[in-house]
Amino acid sequence: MDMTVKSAGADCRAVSEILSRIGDKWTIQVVVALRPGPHRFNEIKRRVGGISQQMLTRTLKTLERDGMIERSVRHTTPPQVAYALTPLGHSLSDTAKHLADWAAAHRGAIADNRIRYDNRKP
Amino acid sequence: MDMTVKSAGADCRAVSEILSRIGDKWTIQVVVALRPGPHRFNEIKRRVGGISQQMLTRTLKTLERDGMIERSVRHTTPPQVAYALTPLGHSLSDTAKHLADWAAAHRGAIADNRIRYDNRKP
DNA sequence: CTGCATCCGCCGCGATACTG
DNA sequence: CAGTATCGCGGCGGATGCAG
Repeated sequence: MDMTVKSAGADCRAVSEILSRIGDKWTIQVVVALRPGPHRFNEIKRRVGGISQQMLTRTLKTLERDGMIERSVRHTTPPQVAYALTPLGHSLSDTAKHLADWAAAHRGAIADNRIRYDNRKP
Repeated sequence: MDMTVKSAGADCRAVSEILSRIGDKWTIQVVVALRPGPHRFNEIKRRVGGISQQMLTRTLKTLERDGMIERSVRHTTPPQVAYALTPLGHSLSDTAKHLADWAAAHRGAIADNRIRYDNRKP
């Protein structure tokens, strides 16, 4: 089927809606970090380099709210909290994988284009 | 091959790098708007609802710099400028299509999760 | 260890007015 | 019609301190 015209508007809105959710600085990185399996708070913090505690807390909470990850608490002292991807979260990480593959494949070309453009218009 | 562990870090960086480029408010919407074929400035502005001239100008310029779109000028009065996706731009729009499909497929589930979460923690 | 509250700088984005 | 220049705001995200 040809989606080039008819659904362009709908696609447009859907993509922009999703990008506004997952397009922030950390969401995708946290999801990717959780792909191998469940992790605890500071493990995630280590796997995702450069994120602050607060941003990790916010990101995890938003992901939990959207049903992307599941939070499980062990009431020990000190308490242990583990986070795991839900099926929905895994499907997102698969989609992210497509993005990653595209990025890896074309990153070099983009960099080259940029250099040529800047050299042409100084 | 199994990418779940080994390339998690590399994927992470690649995705975040790309998201910082295309994850803004308008880039993807402009690319999607150009899928059917070349369009002129104000045509794009109409197809992408709610974008200001300045943001459209900026977005187009960045996309051109990255080699995603091509700008062709007809020196008439008034001048006519058309924008078209390059092969690289089309490949991006295909990737965006995956995102759009994922969004359409799971948007309802996410909305439901969110409502349930908010009802549990008032 | 895990998580929340507060303060604050930066910049993405919109509105507006002005050129060719 | 197709841009450019300037201003201002809102919110993301970083640093720090406090709590359970």
